[in-house]
Amino acid sequence: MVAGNVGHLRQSREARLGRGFFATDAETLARALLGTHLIRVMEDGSTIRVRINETEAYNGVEDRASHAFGGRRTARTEPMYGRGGTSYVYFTYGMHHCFNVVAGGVDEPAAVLIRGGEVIEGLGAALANRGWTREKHAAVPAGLADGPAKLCRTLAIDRSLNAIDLTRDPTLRLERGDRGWHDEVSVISTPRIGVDYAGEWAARPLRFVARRM
DNA sequence: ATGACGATTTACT
DNA sequence: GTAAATCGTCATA
Repeated sequence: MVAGNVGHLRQSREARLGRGFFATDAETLARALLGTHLIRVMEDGSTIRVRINETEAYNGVEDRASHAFGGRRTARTEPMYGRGGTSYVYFTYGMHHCFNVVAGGVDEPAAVLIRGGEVIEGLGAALANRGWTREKHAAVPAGLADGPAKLCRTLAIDRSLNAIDLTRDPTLRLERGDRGWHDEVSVISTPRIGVDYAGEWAARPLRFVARRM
């Protein structure tokens, strides 16, 4: 097989999500990210794969729950103004990190908060990141990554991974999920969690959860 | 310089 | 059900 064909095959089989996937509005991206895989490659080479099953959409300027509400542009929110596919990791409550995927294009602040997922590969490394052991927890522990901060801890995501290009970075990437997975779940939408301060926007159904049927 | 608060989690009454 | 933990960020001065 010649090199040119290898490249073509690789491209057709490429699982990693490219720029175009993220070039849309936050709500569309939030739905599209359900079932995709978030893959973390640790410094020691161990790999953890999580299937995303809960997301929230944050629109930019108009969305009162968004960090970019009113066009607020600070050192913290800067990644939201970047290209779609950029990461936005922020620190909150003095102890937790949350991971977002930036949607849309440059200077269009919008992002999707990854609120939860299921570890489907690298359970040992995932448990280690949480300080859990197989002895003290079930073999396939629920509750490992069912929350935005828990997911970050499970994948060892902190601000060193802020503002990276998720379409290129070697340590954190997104891949399309398995065909068929969507046939096994139903997606519900609810108001977003923890944004009661956001007035009219607090009630909008911008949280998406995929549950097995 | 200061104060209020948070896109959360965990433990406890 | 309620509360504590814990500190970076942002608005105000």
